[in-house]
Amino acid sequence: MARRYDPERRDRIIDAAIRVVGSKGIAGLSHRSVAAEADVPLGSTTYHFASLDELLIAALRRSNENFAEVMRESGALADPAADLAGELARLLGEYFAGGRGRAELEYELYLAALRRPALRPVAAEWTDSTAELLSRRTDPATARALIALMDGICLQVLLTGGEYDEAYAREMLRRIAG
Amino acid sequence: MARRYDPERRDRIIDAAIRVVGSKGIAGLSHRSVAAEADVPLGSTTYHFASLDELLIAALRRSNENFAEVMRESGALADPAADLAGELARLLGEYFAGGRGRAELEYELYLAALRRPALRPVAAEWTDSTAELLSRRTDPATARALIALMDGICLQVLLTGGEYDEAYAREMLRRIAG
DNA sequence: CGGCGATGCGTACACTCGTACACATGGGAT
DNA sequence: ATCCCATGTGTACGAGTGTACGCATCGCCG
Repeated sequence: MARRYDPERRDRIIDAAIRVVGSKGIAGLSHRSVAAEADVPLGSTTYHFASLDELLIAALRRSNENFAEVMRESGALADPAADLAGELARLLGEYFAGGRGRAELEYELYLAALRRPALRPVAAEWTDSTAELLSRRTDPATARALIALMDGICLQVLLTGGEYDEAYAREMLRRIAG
Repeated sequence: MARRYDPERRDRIIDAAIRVVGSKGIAGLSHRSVAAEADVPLGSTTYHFASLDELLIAALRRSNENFAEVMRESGALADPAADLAGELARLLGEYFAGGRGRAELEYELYLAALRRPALRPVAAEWTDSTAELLSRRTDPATARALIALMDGICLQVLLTGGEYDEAYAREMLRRIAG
C-alpha cells in the first residue's frame, strides 16, 4: 500500500479536514473546502476518500487518538493510591483550559455519530477503550458511568456556554466512584 | 401581529421542520425541504423565518416543551416519598421505548447548539427548567449532576447504538442522588 | 369606502456541491 | 525494457441551495 509521489498526502488531507471542521464546523466540510485547506486539487480528495463519511471516520479516529494520549500521559490514572475522581476532574479542567475550540471540535466529531451510522463503531471504540483504561481502577459499570457523567458535564458546559466547575465535577465523580 | 389568511401556517412550518429533521437530519433541512413537507410555497418559509437558525430555534423550543410535558406528567417527581433515581431511570426507559427515532431527533436539535450560538440560550433554558423541576427533590448541584448523567447515558446509547440498561441507570443515578 | 401595509406566492439568479470521467505520470513487477 | 496500474490532475455537468424581488391578495384603519 505504498504511496508514491506524496506519501503523506492522505495524512495531510485528514489534518486539513480537522482544521476545516474546527473553523467552519461539519456543515462547512466539503471536498472542495478540504482540498483548498490541504492545498491539493479537488480530484485528490475524492480519490483518497470516496465519500465524506470516510473522511469523517479518519478524522474522528485521529481526534480520539489525540485525547487517548492525553489520558495515557496522566500516570495518576494507573496509580491505585491516587484520587481517581480528583484526577479525572483535573484532566477535564486541563481539557477546557486548552481552549474551548478544541473541545468543540472533538465533540462535534464525536456527536456526529448520532446521525451517521458509519461513525458509530469509531465512537464505540473510543468509549470502550476509555472504559478499559478506567477499569484498572474500578469495576466496568462504574467506569462507564464515570465516562457518561464526564460527557454530560462537558456537554452542559459546551451547549450552554457556561464555565467548567472543577470542584463540582470532582464531587459528583466521587459519588459515582465511591 | 395577527396572521390573516392562514393563522396556523407558522406552526405548520415548525412541525414540518421537526419532521424533516427526524427523517433527514439537520443536514437535510432547507427552506425547500420544509416547504415541501409543510405543503406551502418556498417563499412562505423564507417569509416567516428569515434564516434557518430561526427555524431551528423554534423547533428546539417546541421539542423541549414536548419533553418537559412528559416529565411534568410524571407525578412521582413531586412526591417526596418516591424513589427519585428509580423514577428518572424509568422515565428514560419510557423515552427510549417510544422509538429511537424520537430520541435521536430531540438530541440532534439539542446538540446543534454546540455549533450554533443562537441555539445556546434555548438549550440553557431547557437545562435550567429541568434542574428547577428536580430541585424540588434535591439540591441544585445534585439536580444538575443528575441531568448530566442522564445526558451522558443517553448519549452512549445513541452514539454507540447500544441498548438502554435501566437497572444500571438506576444504580448510578442513586449514587448521585444519595 | 379607499388605500396602505402585512401576508402570501412564484420565479429567477448566482453559487456551491458531489460526482464522474478522461488524461498524465512514474514506480515496480515481469 | 516494457507494460500495468496505483496515484495524481483538471474540467465539466446536473442537482440543490439561499436569496432577492415583483406581483397578488386581503384585513384593517382612517
